Amino acid sequence: MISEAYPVLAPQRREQIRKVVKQGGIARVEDLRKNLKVSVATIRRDLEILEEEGKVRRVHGGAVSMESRLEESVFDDKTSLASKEKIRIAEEAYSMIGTEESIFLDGGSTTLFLARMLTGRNDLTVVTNSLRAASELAEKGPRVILTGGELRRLSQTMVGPLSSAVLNQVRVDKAFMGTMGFCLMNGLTTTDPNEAFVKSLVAEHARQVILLADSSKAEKVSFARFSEWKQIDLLISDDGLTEVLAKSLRKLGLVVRLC
Amino acid sequence: MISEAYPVLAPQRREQIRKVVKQGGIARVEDLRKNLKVSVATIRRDLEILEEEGKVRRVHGGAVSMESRLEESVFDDKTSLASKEKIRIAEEAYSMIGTEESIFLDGGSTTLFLARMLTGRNDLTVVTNSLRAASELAEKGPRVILTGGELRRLSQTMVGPLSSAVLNQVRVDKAFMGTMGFCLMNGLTTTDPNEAFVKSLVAEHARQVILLADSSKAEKVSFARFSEWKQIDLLISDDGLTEVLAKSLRKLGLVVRLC
DNA sequence: TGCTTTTCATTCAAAAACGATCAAAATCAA
DNA sequence: TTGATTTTGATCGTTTTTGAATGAAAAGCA
Repeated sequence: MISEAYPVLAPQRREQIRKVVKQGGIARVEDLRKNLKVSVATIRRDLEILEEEGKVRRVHGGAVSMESRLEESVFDDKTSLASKEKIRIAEEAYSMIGTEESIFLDGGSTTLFLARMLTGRNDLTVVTNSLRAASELAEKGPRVILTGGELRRLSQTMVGPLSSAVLNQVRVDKAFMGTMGFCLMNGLTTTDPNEAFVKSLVAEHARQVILLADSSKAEKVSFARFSEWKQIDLLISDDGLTEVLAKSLRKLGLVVRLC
Repeated sequence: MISEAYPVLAPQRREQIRKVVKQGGIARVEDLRKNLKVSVATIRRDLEILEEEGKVRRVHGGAVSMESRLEESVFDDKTSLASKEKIRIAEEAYSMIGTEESIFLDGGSTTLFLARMLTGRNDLTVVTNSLRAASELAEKGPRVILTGGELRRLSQTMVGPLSSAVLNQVRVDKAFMGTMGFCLMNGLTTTDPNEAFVKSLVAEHARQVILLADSSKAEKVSFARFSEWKQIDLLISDDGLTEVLAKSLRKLGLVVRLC
């Protein structure tokens, strides 16, 4: 083995520094010095270079990362409340995807988990209006087609009339949709009308529409309605969903899967 | 091992060096000397040759592989190589943006720096086909409109015919374009035809087309041509650009700014 | 506010790495 | 074999990188 304390090449070291800073969002000069076993002067010089390259911004005592942290906000989601259910729902959804299919991925955290599971599949074509889903698949995985449109910051999705231009030109086998709320009376609703517009359009261009919604969304009604129940073919939810509601939905012709 | 007694032929040795560098992404001259049992002078000469062949890039103390994993290294090299010039160019470009303007941001590292500078501007509308530029502006900043289209992983941009759907519905005041290469004879060229398609379309939908290209791009010719000089209104480059070329471009009617 | 501690930028000298050059060694062609 | 050509290793002056030292600036604290 050559694992002895090897001197490290400067570019290599700077790459390490960059990663450490990006990881924690911030890093102290003193900590970097200890980890990399070089003098503070060298660390400072490296940070100076990394700052010129736009990768970090120096602050008194260390440096903060300037690199986009979209991916990490995903990690934040992972620790959120209903994440276990969401992951199970995403796994169930994944099992329904056949080979060489084209699918649509909606915005929302559940579909984001699904997106992450697709990184190994390069037989698929994924259409999405979610910037986060696209980022998950940015490195490798399926063919990715983005809908385009105006960026809605709150959900990190592309919405509005402009999105229809691309959507009108594609058809997908399965559309995996999220929702802010669903109930028997009012159907599916979300907060933003522009977002609803896209969802509604997607439902029209999919052979099969699959709703991914954990039970916390049940009986919730939001502002903009984007779909009636008859447009939905399948609902995947968790066993927190009441039997009454599940039975009613099945009566409407839906397939309901609880996991 | 028996190989140590045998002197190794030079091309064979260089192939070994290439592999070692590729393997670790980076290698030190001293390590290579020990492993191959030749003098540092020889290693240096070999690295020089490998650099000319484009296989490695030399750095103080060793060399880094240029043929390593697709995405990351390519983009990192791009962002670090001539970053000072690129930041200056981006700053110059920023100074040209008026209030409440709509602009297009192309893919590429220089425009990425420009995107970063726009995070404080919420009076603007930014149209872009670059996923990275959009990510920079994902949290706050201007109104962002993404073109949509198929994701090209190497450049992290949305390209191809689908992009035209959105682009045809918008007009921008200024389009900030990057390029892989530019020269007097062949105009502006880039590697991917689908990417060229988008660039070309953008140029048609902009009141003013501004090319951001550091001097390392000069006299380079890539595969797919996307624009002739008469479509470009302004070139922002660095003072590495030869006076001869600048003069010739000015004769063509371009405004050339070197910084 | 004034004082202490930490962090920073600058300077300097030592060490490492570099490029250029040249002579020795190896290879090749006859 | 001999002579020409290429490759290699050693040397030397130059450049780059590094770590330590110093005073200035910033942050913490009473």
